[in-house]
Amino acid sequence: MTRLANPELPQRILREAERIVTDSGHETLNMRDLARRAGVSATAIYHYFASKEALLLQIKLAAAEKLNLRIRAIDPQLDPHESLHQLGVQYIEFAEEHPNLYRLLFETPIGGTPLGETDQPVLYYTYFAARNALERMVASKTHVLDPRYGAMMGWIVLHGFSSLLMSGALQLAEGMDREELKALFLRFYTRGGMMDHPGEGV
Amino acid sequence: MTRLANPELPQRILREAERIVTDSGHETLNMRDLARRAGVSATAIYHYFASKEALLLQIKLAAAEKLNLRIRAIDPQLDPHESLHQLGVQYIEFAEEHPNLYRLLFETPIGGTPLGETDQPVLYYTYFAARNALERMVASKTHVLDPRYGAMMGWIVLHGFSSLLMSGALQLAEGMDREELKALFLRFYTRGGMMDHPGEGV
DNA sequence: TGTGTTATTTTAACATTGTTAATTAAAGAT
DNA sequence: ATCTTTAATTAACAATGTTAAAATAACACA
Repeated sequence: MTRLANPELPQRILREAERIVTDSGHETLNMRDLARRAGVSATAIYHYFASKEALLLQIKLAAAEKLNLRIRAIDPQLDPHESLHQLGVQYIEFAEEHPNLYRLLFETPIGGTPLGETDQPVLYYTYFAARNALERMVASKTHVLDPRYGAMMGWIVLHGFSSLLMSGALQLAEGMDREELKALFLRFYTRGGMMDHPGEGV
Repeated sequence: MTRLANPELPQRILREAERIVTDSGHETLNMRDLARRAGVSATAIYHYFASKEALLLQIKLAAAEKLNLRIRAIDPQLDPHESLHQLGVQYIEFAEEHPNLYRLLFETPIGGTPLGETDQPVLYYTYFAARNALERMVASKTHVLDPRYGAMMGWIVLHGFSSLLMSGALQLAEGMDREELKALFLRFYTRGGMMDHPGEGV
């Protein structure tokens, strides 16, 4: 009943683990169940992954790539302002579609703070994309603030919204449905204002 | 070697549990260790708390009260704009001082989404306080947007910053130290602008 | 004061889970 | 065909949340 040496075993394990985490959250992942799904004994996993945490780190990195892919797919022809808008749309849609991956990415200490020193950039792609768009705006004189500042605030705002939306807090506080909230937020995000915009009632 | 019936046992358990969670995060809390600290056997805890999750929910509620207390302590004589500023300062300071409590509050599904239907308001105090300040501003014609909208965005921004700051992401992305980041953010927060504020370079 | 009742706490025990050790089976080289 | 290395398995351990059964303490009241 023993099985042949299988060069894609690690990939199959990783794929199944991703499915579990995506569907029901990293806290539900357990080695025995994962092993069963991969058609292998629990301890076999340790031949390819040092620990459960190491496995989760891989999933985290893959999740980051998944988000980055969406952001990279934004039409580079778009003018910077529109790029920024799309960035927000894609970011939020990712969080909405994969809340469990999003939580793993930005709301768990897995893999360090928030990733080992080795591979920081994957997690900051959104930030760098925003910064790039803002730099283009500065170049064309349609923006005058430090792009690093703007990009940081953009990310803060996107993350804050995604995180609170997922937690259900915003719905409960406002009694609005998800789509209303999203529309409201996106208006705020693209316009970059929280309080002092006289004459633009909502 | 048995001990006397102790009417404050549940409080002592809760207090110790709070200490553990505050110091090292909810994921490190375990019943046997907690019991040892409370000077009692592990199963005794179940006489007062239905489960570990129920215990964590209590801690979550207490943490919410702790944050709310800070916000309630803001001088009510302050003009609304200054109130809003103080709100931000207090919120962020709470998150900085008690990152583990903050995570428990807003980044875990413990106790529902994010709390059982019974006791929502405790978690939204910040939101309501912001809304109140904005309502006062509307009344005095210094603000024209829907206060619900502004309050929501204010909370989003505060949470986004707190959460990313705690995760270390902002430092890594910007290479700034914590205090610089805080100052930068607070300027953004009080002014309510992300991108389009010509003439206010940073 | 003694005794039955209830509330509190303890000790045993179980199931689940991450992980290590020891062992077996398979693949590949010579 | 045998030796070596790689891959996988079974057994087992330790930690943890929790339940069940037993013991003990507090208390009411005859």
